[in-house]
Amino acid sequence: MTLEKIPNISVDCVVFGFDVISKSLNVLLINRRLNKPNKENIIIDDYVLTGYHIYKNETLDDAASRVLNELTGLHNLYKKQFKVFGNPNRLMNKKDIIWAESENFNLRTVTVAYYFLLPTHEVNLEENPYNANWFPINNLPELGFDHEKIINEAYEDLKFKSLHEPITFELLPDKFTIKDLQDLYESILGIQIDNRNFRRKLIKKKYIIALDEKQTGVSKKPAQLYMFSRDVYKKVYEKNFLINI
Amino acid sequence: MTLEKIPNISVDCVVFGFDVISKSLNVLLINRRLNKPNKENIIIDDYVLTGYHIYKNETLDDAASRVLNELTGLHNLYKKQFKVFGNPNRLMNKKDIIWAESENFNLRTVTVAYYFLLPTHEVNLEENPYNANWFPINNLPELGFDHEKIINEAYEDLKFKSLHEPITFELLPDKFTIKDLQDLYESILGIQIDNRNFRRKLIKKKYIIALDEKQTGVSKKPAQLYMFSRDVYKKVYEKNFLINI
DNA sequence: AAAAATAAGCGTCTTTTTGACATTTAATTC
DNA sequence: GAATTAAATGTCAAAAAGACGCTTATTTTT
Repeated sequence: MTLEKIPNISVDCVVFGFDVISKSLNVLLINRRLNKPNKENIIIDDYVLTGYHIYKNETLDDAASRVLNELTGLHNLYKKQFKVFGNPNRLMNKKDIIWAESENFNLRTVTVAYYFLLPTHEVNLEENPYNANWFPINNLPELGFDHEKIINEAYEDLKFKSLHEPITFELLPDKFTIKDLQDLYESILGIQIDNRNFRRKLIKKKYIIALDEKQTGVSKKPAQLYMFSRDVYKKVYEKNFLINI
Repeated sequence: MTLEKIPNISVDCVVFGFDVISKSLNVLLINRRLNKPNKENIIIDDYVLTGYHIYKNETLDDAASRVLNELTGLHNLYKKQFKVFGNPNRLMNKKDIIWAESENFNLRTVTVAYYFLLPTHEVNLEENPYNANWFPINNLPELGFDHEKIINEAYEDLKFKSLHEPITFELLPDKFTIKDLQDLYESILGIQIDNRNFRRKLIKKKYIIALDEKQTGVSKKPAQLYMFSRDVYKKVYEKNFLINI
């Protein structure tokens, strides 16, 4: 495979992680830092998504997966190509221009934005090559390029999708409790949900399957663990056309 | 504005139109034809979406709107940027290679695909510069490039969205009957819907507003006309978080 | 002018789902 | 073994969905 870059097309990856312990929906970001040559003054110190140019013989999906793998070491996560950002002036603020010069890239780069979903604990940040860190979606640091916009649009898409598609399970471990799922919805949507109605509704779903297993290591009544079955989900929904507008 | 093209980035437009009379969901396509030089043999004769390269100082959305306007003469239609197609081999079949040579464009072009929604009768095909024509989504002609794939993905997106977002109204005239709306859902989803339950459900919606007007020119009992209010819809749904998975 | 034809539109009954709440149960910790 | 607390189950009323039958208003035909 040729490793020649296409100069004006990139991918950017919004990595969403849900932390079951702190009940926080997070985004994985890396630090962008630039010192003035020969001086100690830091002229850029903010955070950005990971991204990279695509190679000449590479699909967009492969480019996104490659970037994600370099960041997290992981493969086969839920991946959604949700929007392209290509305004001529999307990288025209001062810091971005300086950065583009130092990194030698095209200011009119069109970036294909993806988001990935996973439980935060699946990423080992200890030996992370990019010094990546999780930030709560509601408390993001200063962001470079147009990445705040990209993250916000990804979040809006995630919010909406969480109401209609079974993507929440991608943010949870394989075995989860109904409470975990409720916490997750509350985090994503920023609302409070009645636990009794939520349980009743979700437990009834055929694709949410009770395991022969309970939580361990908790200091209260341990909760029942469940799994999500994508196969059952597909069977249930292939004939479901409930118009819900 | 500079009219210099970016050689490897384009937009393609899937134009969906609903024909209330024939109850058919259609796609607007143009003919792609190439004759062998100095001979009468037609070597390419198929159909494609309209699309074009983006200009250096143009946003992607503007490029899509420009292409659509050139095709239909229309502005301000519902527009959705739904996916990017950028596989290295997406234009690698024989006809596409021949075409790319004759038109002098880059085979590794990444195209940002949009779909537009409108009632078919809003487009005047009589004096159309591209000789565009409507084709039923379920009976498409032979398509060039990867446009069959693009159309199918647009259709899948439209299908899903029609269940959860009020986009169907974009495909109908401002004044429509409940039956029109039902016909449209049946066409999009390929299902039969009970008219009594459908009516009851839809008429109850606050954002579907009965007008002081009935159909004219019909040879049976004329139906009540309704309009859709986007403003009312927003008010109803800004606090609605019904999890529907 | 009356009858036939037909699409629009209303009604009923049952089942399922939702929304708002109260209480019981099973585990750990003191 | 009592206290604590999160998990889990239960109740009741209102709303929505699903499966049907029937009436009504208009045009067309006779």
